[in-house]
Amino acid sequence: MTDGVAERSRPRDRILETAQDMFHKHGIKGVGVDAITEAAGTNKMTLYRHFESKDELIVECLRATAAKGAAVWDEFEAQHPGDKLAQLHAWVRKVADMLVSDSRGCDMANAAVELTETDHPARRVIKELKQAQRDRLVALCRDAGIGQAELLADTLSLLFEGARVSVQTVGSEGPSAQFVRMAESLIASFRAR
Amino acid sequence: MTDGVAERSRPRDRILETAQDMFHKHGIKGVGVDAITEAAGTNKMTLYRHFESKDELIVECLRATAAKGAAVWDEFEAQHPGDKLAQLHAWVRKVADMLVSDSRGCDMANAAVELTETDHPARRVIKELKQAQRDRLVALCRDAGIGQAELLADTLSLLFEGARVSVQTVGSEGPSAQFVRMAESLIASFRAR
DNA sequence: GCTGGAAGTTACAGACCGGTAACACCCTAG
DNA sequence: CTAGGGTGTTACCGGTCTGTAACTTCCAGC
Repeated sequence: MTDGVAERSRPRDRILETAQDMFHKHGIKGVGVDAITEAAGTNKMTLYRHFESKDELIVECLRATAAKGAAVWDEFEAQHPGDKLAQLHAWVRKVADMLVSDSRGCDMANAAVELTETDHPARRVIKELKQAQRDRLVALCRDAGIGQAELLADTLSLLFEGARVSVQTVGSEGPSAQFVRMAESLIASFRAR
Repeated sequence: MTDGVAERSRPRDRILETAQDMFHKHGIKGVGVDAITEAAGTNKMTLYRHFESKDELIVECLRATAAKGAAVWDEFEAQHPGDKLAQLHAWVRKVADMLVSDSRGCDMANAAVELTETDHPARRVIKELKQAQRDRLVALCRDAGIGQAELLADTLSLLFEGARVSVQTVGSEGPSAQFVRMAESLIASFRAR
């Protein structure tokens, strides 16, 4: 039971937490609802009383994961109140940490890879959440006083996304090891314009 | 039978071709061997006479796909013999084309996302092929006379990888739409150093 | 103590999965 | 013409998947 997350809380919360963890580690199609409920210390019927299908559980997991990600942005604001440039650098450092501490990439991107049906309910949620993520980065760049904020944000987004994928294919010693250097010199060159 | 690739050739070749196509479109775990053989106009027994398991078929598909990718590099050399810088620009254009014409990303990266077991036979193949891809880009940058060839190649690699993922999450109108601009200005700035 | 709702249990349906056995066929090389 | 290898066909194995039915147990609020 390597995936046990069975502290005593309400079954729905345990299921959601456990499912996030297991989907992240083993992939969505690599985990069955039985395995989730067992690791969550409950059973299948209880899962289906709280979620109408596995697909809905997937969507709920993605929303929960995105909410955790959004909370990190609030930490940046708390750590560097008003200093948007410092927050941008904090973001770079945070990403670099993730690249070495987690080899399984972004849950939303991974879900997009696994759920190939164009009308899957998770697809629109993924798109929404990724656009919100991008918008937040654009706003941060703009508020940091950078001219071409959209272009910088898009470039950083692609580097970020690429690094998380690269970790999965060649490990954290590959191209992603240079992420900080790339991002910092990019930010510097945009600021110089 | 949307995936029919049933021109008359030897069963093994049809299976390999069909499997590549279906894995690409629907994901590895989203396609069963029955569906592959049916689309290839043959049957399961024949598949298992040529491939000892689905895992081996997956590995063989990845190798075949990588071989097709390598052939593209040879086209660059043929189109711009000796002119490595022109070949680098051709690579950028080729990537941009893929970003709009194909919304399913890189087969190797996708496979790495789907096959989470660390000892899966495909994992080492993916790593090998991705490293070879990166080495080729490094060599191209170096031969184009660029100083920090490794850093440029790694940066372009991450942008490329990120763009292919981004297409899957938010579509080709997202950050990946700026890929050419990003890559070209990167190359220009590295050349200026 | 009683009651009502949430949670657990067992069993099952129906589909699909990867993989195999046994046998019939066809087509080409000799 | 014949022998044999590659191929096709059918049926099957054991396992897993999502999802449901029917029933029991537990526990908090009154």
